[in-house]
Amino acid sequence: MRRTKITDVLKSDAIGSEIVVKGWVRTRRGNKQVNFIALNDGSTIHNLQVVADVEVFGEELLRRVTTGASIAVRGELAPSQGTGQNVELLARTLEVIGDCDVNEYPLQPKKHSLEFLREIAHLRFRTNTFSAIARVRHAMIFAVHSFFSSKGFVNIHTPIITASDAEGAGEMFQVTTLDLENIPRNEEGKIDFKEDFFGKATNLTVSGQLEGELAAMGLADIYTFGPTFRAENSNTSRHLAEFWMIEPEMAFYDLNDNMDLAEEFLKYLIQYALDNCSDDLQFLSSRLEEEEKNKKADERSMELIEKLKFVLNNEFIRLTYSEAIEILKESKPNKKGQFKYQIEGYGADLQSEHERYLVEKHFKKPVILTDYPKEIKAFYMKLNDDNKTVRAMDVLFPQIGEIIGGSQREENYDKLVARMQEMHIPVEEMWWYLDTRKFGAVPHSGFGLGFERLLLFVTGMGNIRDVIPFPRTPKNAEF
RNA sequence: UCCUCAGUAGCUCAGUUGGUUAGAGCGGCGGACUGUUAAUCCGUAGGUCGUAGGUUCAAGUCCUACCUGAGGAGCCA
Repeated sequence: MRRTKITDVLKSDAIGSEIVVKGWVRTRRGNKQVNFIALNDGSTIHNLQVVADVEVFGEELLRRVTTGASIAVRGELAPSQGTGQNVELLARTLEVIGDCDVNEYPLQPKKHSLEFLREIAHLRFRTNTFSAIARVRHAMIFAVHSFFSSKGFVNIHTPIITASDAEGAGEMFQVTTLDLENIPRNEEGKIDFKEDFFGKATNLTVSGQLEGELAAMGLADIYTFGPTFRAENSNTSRHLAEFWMIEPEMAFYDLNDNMDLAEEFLKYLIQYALDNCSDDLQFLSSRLEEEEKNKKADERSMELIEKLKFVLNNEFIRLTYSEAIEILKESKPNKKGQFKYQIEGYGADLQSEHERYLVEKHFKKPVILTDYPKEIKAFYMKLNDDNKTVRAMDVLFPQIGEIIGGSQREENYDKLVARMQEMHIPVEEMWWYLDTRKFGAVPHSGFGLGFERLLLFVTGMGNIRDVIPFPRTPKNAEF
């Protein structure tokens, strides 16, 4: 008999029918007559209550039904006599598939700290919190493709190994097959990358954008969704060395079109989560409330589902960098000297505290900041007519900060080359990128969404290491 | 990388101005209980106090270095 998934069992009204379920034991309790086994198979946050008659199965077998053990149960679906669930499974046969020694098994039927679970990331899929996050993560992956596909965007796999380090998006991981114990040198005594696998120095990608732009200059609307690597020594709850990024790139889009798409995209994803992950979101919401119950009322975050709906139902605030500077300059914390970095006027780089003030205190909703000074942004962003600012946009979310960074791209060949020279980008190496500005150049725009940052927001989790199964951070590549 | 805080039982923590034999809750194990819901009740085992030095008659407690983790900053998505 084929196993039925617990999510289907719990939705089933086939009372009296015989089914087989398989899964992992969460807890077992009971007395001399009857045992109750909470069984979970990962298909839902909810457990199935299996009722086992002690006389039928014997204490010896039931003793092996420990927390963490895997079992198969054939039985009859019945209305529950208890109050915690509608249906339960009256066991006819029970088989222990894999025993689990409770003295060694680290997961106990109790609350564990997220820090502890991170140390046993290979087992944390078996917890409510991480199975819920994994299911939401899957739903969001699916929704990303669904959104773009429905709009006629073409998904492009950009290379993971690249030879260009001109992106300037951060420190890169080197990729090499050279013998590190015996590195070949050229006449000048420098490392001879001609001997390396690709015949030149290569790295893991920090962004698929440049290749994405090439694809957009023929397919018009494309998106990438792939792993991204940054070798920055960042130790924060918002950074990973290996993360997943979504980068759409659209021909004939200006910055306003770009902002419209970004806002529509984020709202689509949030709506998809609400529509398809309600059980898991409900669980994550309660978990968050439990975690924050000792905090003062004004330090607690908004209830998770309420927060998601709030973002859906409100327009994102759009304002320019210069407007933001004016607001910040006149703000109370700035006048009272409460900012660590005082805002004097145009030119200042916005610190986290300033972004947080705008999003969390002043507007109390997502904010899209545009038109930053060119000095603090990347070379490829389109220069405004003022010659001072570029058509950049950062989408700022409460708690997370920058969730999206994007821009309209500079499509004018001469202006782009001038910017590259100013910023010491090797122009010759980038001939292929510049070619798109020589042959039928069009205005175009795009952005990058940090997938794990999106998940932080949707799940309400506080640490990015908890929304990816196996986080890669400085000094940590376990599992 | 910088700043701050933390590391004591399987887990979460308490441990006073340095002073005898380091405690609790949960979890485990044994027992009780005719349907439980993180069951409940009774009993029980379990510790090189992160590591290495140092100060002292005496260090879980004070000092130094290192390791690990968390929060914040920078970098960014």
